[in-house]
Amino acid sequence: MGEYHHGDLANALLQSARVVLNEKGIHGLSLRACAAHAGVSHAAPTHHFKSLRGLLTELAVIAYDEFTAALQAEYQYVSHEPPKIRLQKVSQAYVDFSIKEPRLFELMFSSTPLDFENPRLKSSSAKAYQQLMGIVHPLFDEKGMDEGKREQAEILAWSVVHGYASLLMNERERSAAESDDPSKATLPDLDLLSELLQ
Amino acid sequence: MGEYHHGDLANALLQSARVVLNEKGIHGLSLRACAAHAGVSHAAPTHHFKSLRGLLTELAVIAYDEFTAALQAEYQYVSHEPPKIRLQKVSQAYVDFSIKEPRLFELMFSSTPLDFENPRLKSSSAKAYQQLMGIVHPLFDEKGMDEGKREQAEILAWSVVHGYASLLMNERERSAAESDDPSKATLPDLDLLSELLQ
DNA sequence: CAGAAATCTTTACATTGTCAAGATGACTTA
DNA sequence: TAAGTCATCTTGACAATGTAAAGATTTCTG
Repeated sequence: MGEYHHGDLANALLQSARVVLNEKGIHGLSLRACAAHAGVSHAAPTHHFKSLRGLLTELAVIAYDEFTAALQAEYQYVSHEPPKIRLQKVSQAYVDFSIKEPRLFELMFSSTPLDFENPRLKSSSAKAYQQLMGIVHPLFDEKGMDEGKREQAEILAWSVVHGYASLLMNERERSAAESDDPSKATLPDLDLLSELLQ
Repeated sequence: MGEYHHGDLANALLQSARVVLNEKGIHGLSLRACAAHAGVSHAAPTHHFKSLRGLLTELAVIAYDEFTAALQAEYQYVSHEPPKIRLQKVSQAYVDFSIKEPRLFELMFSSTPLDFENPRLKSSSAKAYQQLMGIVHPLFDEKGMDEGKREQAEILAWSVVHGYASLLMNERERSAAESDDPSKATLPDLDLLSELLQ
């Protein structure tokens, strides 16, 4: 049956991997399942990604890139809005991504064994991080905060959003498509936090 | 060699599981490794937990209980302090737990395949959640906030803490015990967030 | 005390990651 | 262009693992 030289098997396998990922979840994703879905022999993936971890790592690169792109799109879309609205809307885009692509979100942030030495993964995840910081950074202009505290505040800001998205995902996994409270899909107004702290 | 009737093999296996978990991580934890560590045959665990998922689920119950206990201890320790200090310190205990027991923390919040129908897991995780809400709830007394927004605010409050702990764990996994910035072990002052929002 | 139940072992099998060797197609170079 | 080299994919094999079934051993029960 040897259909040798597929053409671009690496990408085809990544596409298949994404399908399998969405169907069976991270723990149901196997090299052999990807190979079968792509219509190649079970050992074919090894030659393009060296291991299952290698495949997951490349998938994570895609995840980070799409994540970054989604937030960038929203950021530019709301560029004319006042700073706080901007933060709220980009934060919502963050949550939206975790809902629209829950498996990719897991892949990025859940403790999956990835090859963090992979230069592509390093680059893509670093870009995502830089972008997040770049988005909140302007919010602290004209507040006379020293650099150390400013960075801490920026991290805290994204901690809220990331924590909310993560906890929301946890809840969804537990209820397993039972009563899926759609009201939680919208991130609460972040101003509520300032009320908490007087 | 038949050492039949160990006495309390279920608990012994859970202890072994915990050791293996800390040594090899979640993805290195296998039924057979636990059995070997406990000195029983490789199929013994199946009779006490039905599957690997069953074992992980029981481990998660332990994790939630210890997590709840740790926060409860801190909460009582700082019961005389003003509300904001209380929140900050219990939040720090939250982060501390994620640092002291990273594998258990993963087990609870990372997307591990657990049996969420298990009544013990339901109970233990629900208790943890109730406790968290019970801790922040008093902070909103005398603020005349309607119940809906109040609950949203409470969720946001723990989102910060959980998000910070999660992102910190991610960072640690990536750097893999390289330069482990200990300054990040302390949760920044939450007041920084109110500065962010004017 | 005998039968039943619980506990653990042994055996067996399917799935999976991964390696090695071979087959096939494409590219290079003289 | 033709031979040789290399990349690509297949086939076959093996070890590790989860899990089920059947047997051995101990404890419990009536």
